[in-house]
Amino acid sequence: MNGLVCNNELTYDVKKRNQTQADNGIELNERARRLLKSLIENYVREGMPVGSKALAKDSGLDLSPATIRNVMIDLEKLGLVSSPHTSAGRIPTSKGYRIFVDSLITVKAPSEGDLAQLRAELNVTESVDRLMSSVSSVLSGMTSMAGVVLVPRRDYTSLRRLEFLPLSEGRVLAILVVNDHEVQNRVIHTSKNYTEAELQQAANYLNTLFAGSDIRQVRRSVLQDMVSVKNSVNLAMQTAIDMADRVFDQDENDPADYVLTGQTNLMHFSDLADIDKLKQLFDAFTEKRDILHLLDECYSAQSMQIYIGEESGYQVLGDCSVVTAPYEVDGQILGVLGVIGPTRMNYERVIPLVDLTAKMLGTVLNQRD
Amino acid sequence: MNGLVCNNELTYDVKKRNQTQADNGIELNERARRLLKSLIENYVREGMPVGSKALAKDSGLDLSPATIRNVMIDLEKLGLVSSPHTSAGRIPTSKGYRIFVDSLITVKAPSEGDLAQLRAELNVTESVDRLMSSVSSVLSGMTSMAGVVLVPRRDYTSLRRLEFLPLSEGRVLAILVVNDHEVQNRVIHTSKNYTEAELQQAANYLNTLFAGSDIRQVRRSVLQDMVSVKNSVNLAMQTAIDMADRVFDQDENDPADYVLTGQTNLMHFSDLADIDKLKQLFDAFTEKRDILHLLDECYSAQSMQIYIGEESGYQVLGDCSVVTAPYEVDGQILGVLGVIGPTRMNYERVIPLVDLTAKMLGTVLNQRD
DNA sequence: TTTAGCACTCAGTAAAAAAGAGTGCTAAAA
DNA sequence: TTTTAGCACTCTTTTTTACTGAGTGCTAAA
Repeated sequence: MNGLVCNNELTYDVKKRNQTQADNGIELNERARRLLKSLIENYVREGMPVGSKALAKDSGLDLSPATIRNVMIDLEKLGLVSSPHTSAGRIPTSKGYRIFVDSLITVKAPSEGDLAQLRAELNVTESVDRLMSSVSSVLSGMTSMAGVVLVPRRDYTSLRRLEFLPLSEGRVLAILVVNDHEVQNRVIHTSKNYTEAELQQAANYLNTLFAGSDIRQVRRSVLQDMVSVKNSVNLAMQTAIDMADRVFDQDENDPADYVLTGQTNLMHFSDLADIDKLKQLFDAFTEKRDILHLLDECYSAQSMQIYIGEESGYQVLGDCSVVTAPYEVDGQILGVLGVIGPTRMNYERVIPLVDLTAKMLGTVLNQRD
Repeated sequence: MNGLVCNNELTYDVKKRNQTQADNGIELNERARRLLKSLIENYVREGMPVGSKALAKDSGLDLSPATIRNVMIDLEKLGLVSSPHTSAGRIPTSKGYRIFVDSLITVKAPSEGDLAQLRAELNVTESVDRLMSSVSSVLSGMTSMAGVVLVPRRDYTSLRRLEFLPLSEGRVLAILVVNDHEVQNRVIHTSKNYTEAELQQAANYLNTLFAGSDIRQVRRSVLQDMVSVKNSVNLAMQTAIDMADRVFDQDENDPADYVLTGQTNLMHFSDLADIDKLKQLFDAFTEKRDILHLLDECYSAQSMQIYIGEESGYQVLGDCSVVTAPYEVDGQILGVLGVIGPTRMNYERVIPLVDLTAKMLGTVLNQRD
C-alpha cells in the first residue's frame, strides 16, 4: 500500500475503451501487482521477455522462481502478459500496460536536467509557429521518440483589419489581419471586376463596422444584412456585402493541423523493425488524417490521454503508444501535445514529461499576450 | 553505331566531377559498350548481379559466355563494373552508370500515358505552393521514388503595397504585397512606439514612392536617402525611412526551400534496406541543408543534372541517384525539380520524364501571368 | 581471336546437433 | 494451504556440417 500507487498531484484520465466486458475491474493482490510492475519495468528496460528467475531477483519480493511462475500463469490467464513461445519469459500485453499505467506506475517528477532543458528551449520570443515546432522538437529530443503538437484551434478569430487588392479577371486578394498580429490572405472570385477604389471603399466600410468582431460573427451579420437591406443600399455597400460574404465563406471549417518532429527516431526501435510497418506509419504521418483524428480525440478528452498499442483504433499505430496532454491558456484548452513511440516506452518518465511540457507551453503562451 | 547513342533532341550536361585522372576519356570499343549497356539494363531490370551467360543471351551479340567473361575482366579493370564476390555476376559501379548515362543510354520519349497523366495533374489554377507540391507528388507517383522541387527563388520581388500595424511595445507588423498577389508579413522591432496614424503616413509615403520597384532596390534607395537627407526631412519621412530600413533588412538572404514528397517510396528499395542508412537519409531530408546545397548546385548548372551515387559528394546519398532539370519561364530559370531514388534506377525512363516535367511546369507557370 | 572445358570459389540453403533459457508439473517442505 | 526444489520437456538460438549451383578465371584447342 505504500510506494506502489501513484500518489503525487499529477493526474490523468484513464482512457475509456469500449469493451464488452465490464472488466478492468481486474482484482490483483498486492503480490501480483508488484510482480506485474516489476515485469514491465524490466521489459521496458531490457527489451526482452522476462523470465521467472530475473523477476525473482529484481522484484524485491523474496520469492522463488517457481512461485513466480505460478503468479505468471494467473497474469497470463487475465491477459496481462503473454509469452512469445514456451521457453521464453513473459512480455506485457496492451492490457498489462494499461493496468500499469493506470494504477501501478510510480510517477516521478521530471529531473532537474529535463526541467532546465525544457525551460531553455521554450523561447517566449518566437513566433507561435516556431514555438510549436520547438516544443515538438524538444519532446522528440528528450524522449528519442516522435514529438507532436496539435496547433491551436482558432475558434475565436477577431478581425483587426481587412484589405482588398484586385488581381486579374474577377479575382481579388483579401488580406486579413486577425487576432492582433496574424495575417491571412485569401484569393476570392467575384462575378464582376472591381476597381481598386471600389474595393478600398468596401474595405473601409467593413473595417469600421466590424473591426474587433469575431470573424464568424461578421459573416452571420453580413448574411442578415443582405436579406434585410437587399437592393436598398448604395452600390458601395453592396460591394462590401458581396465581398465579405465571399471572404468569410472559407472560415467555417478551419482545418486542424499538427507539427510532428523526430519521426526518424522511431526507425531505431526494434519493435517497429518491420520496414513495411514503418512505411505505413510514415505514410500515415504524411497523410495526417488518422493522426489528426486521434489528436482530436485527445483534444476533446480535455485531459492527459494515453493510447497503448491497438487501443488507438488505428492499425498503423498497432505497435505504438501515444501520450498526450492538453495545453491551455486562461483555463481554455488550445491544443494538445505529446509523443508517439513504441508501446514499450518508459511511461514513468514520458508521462510526467509530457504533462510538464504542456503546462510550460501554456505558461509561455500566456506570457505572450 | 546505330541505335546506341542518344540521338534525339533531349540534352543534358555531363556532371563534371573533380577527378585527379584525366579519365572519362575511357575508350571502349563497340562490343564493350554494348555489353556494358546490356549489363546495366539487365541489372536495373532484375536487381541481381548479371553473369556472363545471361549477358550472352540478351546482349544480342552472338558471343560465348567465355568471351564475355574476358570483356568483363576489362570492364572491371576500368572500374565500370564490379562483382560482389567471386561466384557472382557483375554489377555496375557509379562510374559504369556514368558512362551509361552519358553515352550509352537510349532515351525514349515519355509514353502517352505518362504525358497524359502529367498534363492532367498539373493544374494551372492552383496556387504556386500547391502547384509545386503537386508537381513533386506527380514525380514521386510516376517514378515510385521521391520527388523534389526547389521552389522559385524570388530574385526579383516587386513591391505592390506596404502596410504597417502597431503591435505591443515597439513591435510593428509589416504586411507586404509583392509580385502582384503574394503576401508576406514580417514583425519588426523599433526603438520607439509609433501610433497607428504615424505608421499609416509612413506606409503612404513608401507606397507612393516605391510601388512597383524591386524590394532590394527599395532598401538601397532608402539607405542612400538616410545618408543624404539625414535630419533635414520632417519626422514623418524619418519614420518612413526608419521603418523601410527595418522591413527590407530581412530581404537580402531569402532562404531557398524545397518540396519533397514520396520519401517513403525509398523505403522499399532493397539497396537502401539498411535501416540506419535510411534514417540518415531521412534525417538529411528534414535537416534540408545538404539537399538544398545539392539542388542549388543543380540550379547553378542551368541544365539537367544527374548525380550518381557518391558523385553528389554527400555520404547520405551514397546509394542514391539524383536526377534534376531546371524549369524556366521566359528563358529565366526559376528553380529545379527532379527525383531522388536508388542508384539502380531506370534512367532511360526517369531522365526524359524529369525533363518533360520541368518543361511542362515552365509552361504552366507561364500561363499564370 | 574466340571458345570449350574444367577446376575452383563462394553464397545460400538445408539438415543435424548442441546449447540454453524457461516453462509446467509434481511432490516434498514449511 | 502455500511455497519451493527438482526434473522432464519445449522451443529458440547457435553452431556445425554438408551440399548445391551459379559464375568465375585459366588453359588449351579451334
